[in-house]
Amino acid sequence: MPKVTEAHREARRDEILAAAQRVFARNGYRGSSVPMIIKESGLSAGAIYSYFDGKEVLFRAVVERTLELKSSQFASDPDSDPRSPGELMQQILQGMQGEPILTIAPQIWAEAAVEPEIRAVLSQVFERLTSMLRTELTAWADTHPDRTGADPQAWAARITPVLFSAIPGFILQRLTLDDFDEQAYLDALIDTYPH
Amino acid sequence: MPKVTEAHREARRDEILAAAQRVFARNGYRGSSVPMIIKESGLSAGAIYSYFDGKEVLFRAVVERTLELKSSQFASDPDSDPRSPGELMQQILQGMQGEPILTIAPQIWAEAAVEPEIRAVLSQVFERLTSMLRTELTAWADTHPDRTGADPQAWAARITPVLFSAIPGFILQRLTLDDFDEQAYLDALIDTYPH
DNA sequence: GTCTATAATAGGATAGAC
DNA sequence: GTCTATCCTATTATAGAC
Repeated sequence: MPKVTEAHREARRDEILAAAQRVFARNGYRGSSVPMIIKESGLSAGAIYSYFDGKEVLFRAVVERTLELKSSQFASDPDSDPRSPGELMQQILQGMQGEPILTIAPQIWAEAAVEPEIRAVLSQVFERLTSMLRTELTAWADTHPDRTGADPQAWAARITPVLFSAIPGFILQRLTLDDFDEQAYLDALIDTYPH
Repeated sequence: MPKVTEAHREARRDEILAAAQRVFARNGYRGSSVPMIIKESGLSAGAIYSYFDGKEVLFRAVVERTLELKSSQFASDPDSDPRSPGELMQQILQGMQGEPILTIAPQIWAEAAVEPEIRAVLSQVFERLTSMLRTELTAWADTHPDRTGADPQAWAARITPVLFSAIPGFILQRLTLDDFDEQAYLDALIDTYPH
C-alpha cells in the first residue's frame, strides 16, 4: 500500500470531518443534512459516502474528533506545579471562547440522551476528564492540607463531580444568556473552591 | 363560545402535549416524528394538525410546558426559613429522579443552540431560575454574614451562576455515567458551599 | 372535530460513468 | 477516487369524507 495514497486519504478524511463540524456547529445535528456537508466540503456525494457510511457515522466521527481535540488540551504537564481548582477551570474554560464546541457540545449531549453509541463516547470522555481533574486536585490538595482536610484523595473525589459541572454550566449560560459575564463566572469559581 | 367546548379543547391540547413529551423523551427531538406522536396520542393526523402546526410548534409547546412545570416547583415559600445553597440544590435536584426532564433537557439545550425561538424560551427560564436562586441566597446570606461576608447581595450575585451550573452538571452526569452517585453529589454540593 | 387516504418533498443512499 | 444522476424511503402536511 503506497504511503502517499494513505496520507492523502487521511487528509481528505479530515477535510470532510472539518466541513461536517462546521455544518453541525451552524445547524445542529438535526438541522444538518448530508447534502449540506457535501456542499460545504466541495466534494460530491459519492466521495463523501466512500469515506463515511452516512450522517450518523459522520456525526460520531465529528464527536470523537471534537472531544479528543478538546480533552487533549487539558492534559497535565507533569513538570509544572499542581493547579488549584480555579486555575484548572480557568484553563479549561478559556479554551472555549467562541469555539464551535459551544454549539456542538449540546448536540452531543442531546444525542447521548437517546443513542447508546454516542453516550458511550461521551461517557468515556467524561471519565477521562473527571479522572484527570481528580488526579490534579489530589496533587494540589496534597500540598494544601490546611485548605482541603486530612485526606486529599477523598477530598478530590468528592469535589470533582461538582467542579466538573462548571463546564456544562459555563457552556449553557454562555450560549443562552446575552449578558453572561465570563470573567465574573471564573472569578466566582476561584472564590467558591479552596485557593 | 360554549364553555364545555373550550375546556374540552384545552384538555385535548394537553393530552396531545403529554403524548408528545413522552415521545420526545424516548427518542429525542431529532428521533421523533409526527406519526409517532399521532400513534402515542391515539388520535389521528388531522386531529393533531388541527391543534398544532407541526413538529416544531409541538416541540416548542412541550418545551414551554416542561420548563414551566419544573420551574414552578421551585418557587420559594415566603413563610419558611431561607434555604442554604445545599438545601436549595437538594430540593431542585431531587425533583429529577428518573423524570422525562433528564432526556428532554438536553434536547432543549441542543435546539436552543441553533433555534433563536427555543433559545429565547430557555433564556427566560434560566433568568427566572437564577433570579429565584439569587433572591433565596441573598436572604440566607443575610442571616449568615459570618459565612458569606459583609455584602449578602454581592455574594449571592457572584455565587448564583456557579451554583446554577450544578443543575446541568447533575443532569449530564446522571445521564451519562452508569455509576454516578447522586447522593455523593448532593453531599459534595453542601460541602462546597457555605452551610 | 376527527378520521383515512394521499399528495408533496426532502433527505439518505447507491449505481454506473469517467 | 471522484463525479453525476437517480432511486427509494421516511416524513411532513393536507384534502375531503364522516
